[in-house]
This record gives sequence, C-alpha cells and structure tokens, in this order.
Amino acid sequence: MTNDSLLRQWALLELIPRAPNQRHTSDLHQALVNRGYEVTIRTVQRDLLNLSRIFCLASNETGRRQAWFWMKGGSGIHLPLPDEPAALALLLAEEHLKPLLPPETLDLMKPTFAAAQRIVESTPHEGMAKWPERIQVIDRNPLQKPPALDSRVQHTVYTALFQNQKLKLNYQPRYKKKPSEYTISPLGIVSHRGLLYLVVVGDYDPFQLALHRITAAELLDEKGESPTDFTLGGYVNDDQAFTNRRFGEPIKLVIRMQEYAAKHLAECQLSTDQTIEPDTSGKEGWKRITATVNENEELHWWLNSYGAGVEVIEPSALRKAMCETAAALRKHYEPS
Amino acid sequence: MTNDSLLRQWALLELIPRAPNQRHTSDLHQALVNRGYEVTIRTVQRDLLNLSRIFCLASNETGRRQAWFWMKGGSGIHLPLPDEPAALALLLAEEHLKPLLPPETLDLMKPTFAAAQRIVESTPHEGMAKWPERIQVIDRNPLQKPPALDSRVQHTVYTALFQNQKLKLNYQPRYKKKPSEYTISPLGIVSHRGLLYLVVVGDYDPFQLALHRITAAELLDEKGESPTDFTLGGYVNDDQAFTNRRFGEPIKLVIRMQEYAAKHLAECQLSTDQTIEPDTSGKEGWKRITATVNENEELHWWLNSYGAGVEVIEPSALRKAMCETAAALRKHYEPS
DNA sequence: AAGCCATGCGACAATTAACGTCGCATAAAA
DNA sequence: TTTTATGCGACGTTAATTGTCGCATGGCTT
Repeated sequence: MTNDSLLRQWALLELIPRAPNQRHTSDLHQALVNRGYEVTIRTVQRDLLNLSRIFCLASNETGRRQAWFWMKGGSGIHLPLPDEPAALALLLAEEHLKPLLPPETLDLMKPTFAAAQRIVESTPHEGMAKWPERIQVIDRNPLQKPPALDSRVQHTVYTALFQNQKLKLNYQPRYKKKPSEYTISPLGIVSHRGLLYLVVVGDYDPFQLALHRITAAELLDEKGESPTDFTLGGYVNDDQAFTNRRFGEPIKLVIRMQEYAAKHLAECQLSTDQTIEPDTSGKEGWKRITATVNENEELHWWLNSYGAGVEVIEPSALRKAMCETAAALRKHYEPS
Repeated sequence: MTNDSLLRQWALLELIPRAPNQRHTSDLHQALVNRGYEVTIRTVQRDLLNLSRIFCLASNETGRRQAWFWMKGGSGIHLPLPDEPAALALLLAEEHLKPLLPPETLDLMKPTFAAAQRIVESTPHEGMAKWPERIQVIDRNPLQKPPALDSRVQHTVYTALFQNQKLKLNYQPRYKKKPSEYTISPLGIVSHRGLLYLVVVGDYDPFQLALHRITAAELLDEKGESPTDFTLGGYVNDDQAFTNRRFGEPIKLVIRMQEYAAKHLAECQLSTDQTIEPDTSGKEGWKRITATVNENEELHWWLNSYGAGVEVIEPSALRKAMCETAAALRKHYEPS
C-alpha cells in the first residue's frame, strides 16, 4: 500500500492550509475523495492524527469539529534540504530582503529561511554557533524605514488580486483627516522606492493607492473588471506617479569620473558596450567612461549621488541639466 | 506501521543530497540505522524505489551500485504550500532579489519560488495566466549589472566557510595580468554595493578578496584559523575598504527639501524622531526636516542624489562638505 | 581470465498495521 | 430535551510491508 497510502498522505498535507486558515476533517475527506483517494473519513482522521505527531500540524477544536492547519511558527517542510553552501546563501538573501520588503511579506518566506537556519545551526562546527557573524550586508539602505503594513489588509488585497475580485477599501489619503471608501477592481502591485502600491480601477481611469494607507479591505463577491488593453507595464511607463522608467530612447552617456568610482564600474558595468579610458583632459587620476543607458530619474539620482566625483560630458541636454543643478546648488550654499 | 514507516521514509528523504552530490544505498542505510531505524537494506531499496516514483528522485547507476540524489530541475517539496497571497508576495520578492544577488545565489532559492509560481499558475483564473503582469518592481537598480560569478567557486568557498576549512585560491587581482595563489582561512562573507567579498586571514592580518575575482578554489583538509577576538562586524566597521558604516556618533541632521521629496520622507522615515515642518526661510513649497541619523558614506550619497533638491543646514561640518561639493561641481560646468 | 565480493532485485512467507465497520460518547443545534 | 454531526475506541478482515533467501550481474583482485 506504499503506493496509495503515501500518496494520499502527501495529498492530505497539501490540502491543509496555513495558520490563519483552517479546514475541517470532513472537508479534507471530501477533497481527497474528489482527487480519487476513496477512503473512509475514519482513515483521514487517523492520518491527520499521525501526521500531526510528525509535522507542525494542529487542530482547532470548536465543539466536536476539528479544523486543521499548519502551525504558524512551524518550520514546515522544505525538501531537498538546502546543502550547506545554499543555506548560507539563503541567509544572505534574507539579510538583503529585510530592508526591502515589509516584514509581513518577509514572514511569508520564513519557512524557507528557517530551513536554512536549521541546517546551519544543526551542524556541530564550533565556529558556526555564531553563524550570523559570518555574514554581513552593508549596502542595504538604512536611511529610510518602510512604513508599517497591516498584514490582514495585505492578505485580503493579494487574495483579491489573485482571484480577480472586487474590493471595498478604506483609504487614508495623505492630506485628509478621514479615510475615504473605495469600491474598486485591483489590477496589480507596484513596488516603488520601497513602497507598495495597488493599482486599481473604479468608475473612471486606473489609479494607484499606497498599500500602507489602506486601513481596511473587504473582499466583494463580484468579479474584477479591467479596461481592455490595460497592462500594468504600460500603466507604470505612462503614469506620472512612477517617473522612474526610461523616457525616450537610450542615450549615449559620456562622463568623467574619479578613479575610485570608476573601479567599481569596471566590475559592475553600466552597459555591455561600456568603455573606460584614461581621461585626456588633464584631470589627474580621472577616467572617461562611455556607455549606452536609458535616461530616467534613476540615472539622474545615480549621477547626482557622486556629487563632484562625476562630470557629465554628453549628451548635451543631460550636461545642461547638470549645469543647472550645479548652479542651483551653488545658490543654496553661496547666496549671491 | 504509520509510525515507523512514514518517519523512516521522511528521514530517508532528508538524507538524500541534491543533484551535484549523490549517496549510495548502503550509505543511506547506514545513516538510517544510526538514526535508530533498524531495518534491512532491502527495505531501504524498496523505499527508494517507491519514493522515486512520487518525488523527483533519481539514481545514478555506476555498475551495480546505485547512488541517489534529488533531480536538479525537480520542484522539490515545499510545505505548507504558500497560499495565494503568499505566492504573489514570493514572486515579488524574487523580482526584488534578482538585481541584488548573483544569479548563482538566486538559483539556490529556486525551489521556493518555483513552488510559488506553480501555485499561481495552477489556478485557473483567466487573468492569472499573465501573472507577471500583476507585479512590477521599479526601484531596482538597473544601472549596474553585477559581475558573473563561478558557481563552483561559490559552492567551494561557502562550504569552506561553513565547515571552517582552509582554502587554496586562485585570485585575479584587478591590476595584474596573472592570478595569484593564496592559502587562507575564510572568515566571512560581506555583501557590499552588489559585490560579494570573502574576508580571509592568511599569514598576517585579515583582508578581503572579491568573490568574482576568485578563479578557482580548492578545499584543503585543514582546519581554518581565526584570530582571537576577530568578529566580522568589527572588521567591517574598522576596515577602510568598507567605509559604508557609520563613523562617529549619530548626528542631528537639519535639511531643507523640496516638497515632493519630503512627501516621501513622511512615509519612509529617516528616524523615529524625524520632524517635517514648513520652511520659514521663504522658499516656496520647501520643507524643513530634522532627524537623528548616522553619518556615513551612504548618507552623503543620499543627500547628493537629490541634487539641488536638498540643502543641508546642520551640522555645520556636513554643510561645509556640501559647500565644497557645490564649489567643485561648479568648476566642472562653469570653469572660471 | 577466473573467482570473489558487493549490490540489486524477484519471490515468498510471516508479521503487522492499515482499513472499514460498528457503536458509543459528546457537543452544538433545534 | 431531542436531534444531528463528529470524534474516537474496538474489532475483524484485508492487504501490504518486512525479512530472508537466492539468483543475477558488474567490478575488482589475484
């Protein structure tokens, strides 16, 4: 019976939802029967009891009915187990994601990271007791902290997005005291500068709502609508709110740069056709760099961030913009 | 039998390594016996055969011996299955990680993301056929591309780090034609501005090697050494190579900022004591922001990236630095 | 080249646990 | 209180898992 028994128990494990949700035994039995495992409910009961002694399953006994679920903190199952190098890489990835994603989102990946952690910790290497000491991530952006996110709202919104259902939202606009109420169809999620936005459509054109400003969300039993020819990519490119995308054609960038910064560029290329040459204009230790890139806000930030460590030569429009920045900056600090 | 049989099969699954590695049946049997499952090897053989019909297991038959492993492309097992919102969040996380981590590192997380993808794709919602359309990440840094990494080197290095073993490395310095050879003890991994560095110690003081410049790595059968009192955190803080950390005490930052930028700060706080007030100096639509932050290179970049959109008021040392930047920048574009 | 050893695997019998059925206990609903 | 639904213990039957044996095969040694 290896055949049937193991497969059935496996299917059963897949049918059980994770912690906030739960499922009654009879439900699970029904689902199993539908999948072709024709056993009595008694067998399902026994299976559940057995499995719960091995895995992190628990039952919520409301009266006489038992509803089963995967325990929240439980490590879950992750096979094949990551080998040791993979486990270290996973922990590194976790460190990277921490500042990027809302904690609620990160929690969803916990089982994966927990598996990695167990691998690392279960190895009796004396040095590994302090495994966090082996990993450092120092390029996260520690300056700004993402706003708190209501995990229930997030769950509801994602569910609606996934099932293409309409939503009723309470939304707290930035400059109003009282929240507004929207009834909308969700179209997509955009992650922009560390904030999550829900792109929606109501009675008129699509617009976006900041996820962290949604104070309550309720699933409606109505199918979501979507404008014909709407694509999230197109929306993000067109809309003024997300000006981060390229505008226009790629440009041929020519800049002068201090050597220490150019060193970094040598390894992290701007483009495949990037060239780095000694600068011939007489600046000691500077490099001349050419590359084909998209012109967007990101590029401006990147150029600005080097302060006086970079000089834009071409294209002339970009150089002119930098000139204006320099002039405006001068006014701040050397008012005439 | 549920008791023993299921547990044993589970233990067996955990003992099987993933694709590049493999393990012989007798090995697995030994390991099971050591773990207290006293069965004959015949049972193990049968279990393996059964399990391989359900899971992505395969055996490599060299002559008469069978060596088992988890298939490389195989989806593996991931339980509890992420529910639909979690699956979307995972795919979002994957998009975030793509530009941050070397592809080789990302591959190690494939099973997790694959599970999410299967969830999303297996749902027959008509809209979800094009699930990537529902998710956009536009704050990744598309400007610079991380260098290629040798996955075998990465694997070897991580293994050495994990097991605290010495390594023999071929290293290609940035400005030398020929690679050098090092015999070192690994101390840790540092992720810095998108590059991975291996901190090591040889005969003298600890130093770091860029992981992507290591052309070959070989595990030595010798225990790694570590200077007494060495901590990776301390090294990163002290060493000149990683100047990204704070230097000195936190400072009380006072800046003027354009309103559109300040809006973003209102949600992603610089610090918990951050204040945003209308600017009284007469600049129309500007805000005055105060916050307590660490002064580090990151802060300088961040301030610079706004170009003329920000003016530092205090502390005076920082303002002076910005003055100098403005002056230097002016020389680039308005040579006197 | 031949014998030896290790391993895989088919077959078979004995054990054993898994399964369905029945009945009782219990909690919620009526 | 009665009714209904569910959980669970018990029991007998069924069926599968397990250990043992034997044979076949491939590699290694002498």
